[in-house]
Amino acid sequence: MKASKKPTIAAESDRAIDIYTKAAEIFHEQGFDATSMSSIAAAVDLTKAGLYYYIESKEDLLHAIVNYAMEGLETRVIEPSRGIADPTERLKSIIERHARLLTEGNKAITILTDEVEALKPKHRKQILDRKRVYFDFVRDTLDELKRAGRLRDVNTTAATFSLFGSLLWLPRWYRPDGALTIDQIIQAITDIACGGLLVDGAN
Amino acid sequence: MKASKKPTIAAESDRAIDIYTKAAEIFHEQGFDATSMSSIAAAVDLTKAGLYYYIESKEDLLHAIVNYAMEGLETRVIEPSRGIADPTERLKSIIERHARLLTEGNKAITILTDEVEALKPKHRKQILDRKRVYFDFVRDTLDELKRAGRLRDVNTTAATFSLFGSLLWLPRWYRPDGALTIDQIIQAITDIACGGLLVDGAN
DNA sequence: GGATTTACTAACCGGACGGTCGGTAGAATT
DNA sequence: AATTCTACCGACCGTCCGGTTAGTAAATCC
Repeated sequence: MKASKKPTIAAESDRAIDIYTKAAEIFHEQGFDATSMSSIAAAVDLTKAGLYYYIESKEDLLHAIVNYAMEGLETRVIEPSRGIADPTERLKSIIERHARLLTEGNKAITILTDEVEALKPKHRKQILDRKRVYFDFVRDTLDELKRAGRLRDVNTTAATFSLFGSLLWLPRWYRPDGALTIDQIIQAITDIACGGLLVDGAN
Repeated sequence: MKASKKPTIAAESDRAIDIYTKAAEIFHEQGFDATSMSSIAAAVDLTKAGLYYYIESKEDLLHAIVNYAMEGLETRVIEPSRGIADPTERLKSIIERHARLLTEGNKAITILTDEVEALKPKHRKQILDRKRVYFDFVRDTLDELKRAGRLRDVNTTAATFSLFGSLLWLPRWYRPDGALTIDQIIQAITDIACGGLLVDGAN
């Protein structure tokens, strides 16, 4: 006896998760629009009709993937960092956790940044709202540092976007078999961000 | 008597440039794959057949746009910055010029980062090679700072990618009518980058 | 052991897509 | 005045796409 009859987004069958994972990979490689449903079906050893047994539509599949990715962001980056009292440590935790999530191989997270415009307006708004919560969380951390006199004289909105840029660019250039380890990269991004944001001797 | 019979990429007719500009806007809004040739044709008051009088294929159109964008990057960011002797000033020039190019309204430059994978392998390689020259130019500047003892102990490859991330993320969030002016943003990105990269008192 | 449900497939559909073709009005050339 | 060239258009083509339908073998339930 497994989960309920009406599967919420978290309680899907193994096969469905398999499909999401594979679809995320292909969307990541080829882009959402350039990917055909038949090719996804073939990648999970189904016919297109068989694939449609599990999903409602192509957009529905994308939505499921993006929701899954958003949940990963929330449980693996936001929630563990929220409890950290010291804002500098909190910031470092966000950077490290987000960087690891972006590079560990699950492609769903990259679709979260690259293919959201392909969602229908209602779904897109849902995701954008949740992203906004994350953005505010990071900016609030910078604001907290500012109030404590530990931040350089820099606009926190621009600084937050700048940091996101550094992080979200990561999956586009990081190669697991490359010269740089993920720990080295996290070190570099953290050093640059903290060095550029914090007043000297505050960290 | 205008240019030659075989128009090089720089010597196109006014109408062709009009088409490239409009197409770049639509590609930017909807993505390359999601954009139909008929919709581009309609946007420039042509039928699809009329549009094909000017271009060879959809990919050819993308290639022309991306080439045009690459030329802008070279003439407006790389070349003016190359002559600057002091590496810190050179770095600041790169950041400011690139940021302005990315936000001044010409959408071709954003297609240069978002739609290169839609090019055919040969064309894609051409563009990637030219991007590589830019990357090396920036990293060489950081290496020069390092040799002069003016750079913190940070990996210059990771630092260059991190900077590119901050810059290339800009067009995704910058709003010309928003609260932050482009000068404020350039200030912030420059401050963070320099503060995070340079040893104190070196700039 | 019959009925129902699960997990599919082969075949198909309407439509949109990139691209082409034959033609043509009008300007420029000879 | 006849010819050629430029800048298009209407109609069309084959292909592929997202999605559907009718059916079915095997497992599950009663």
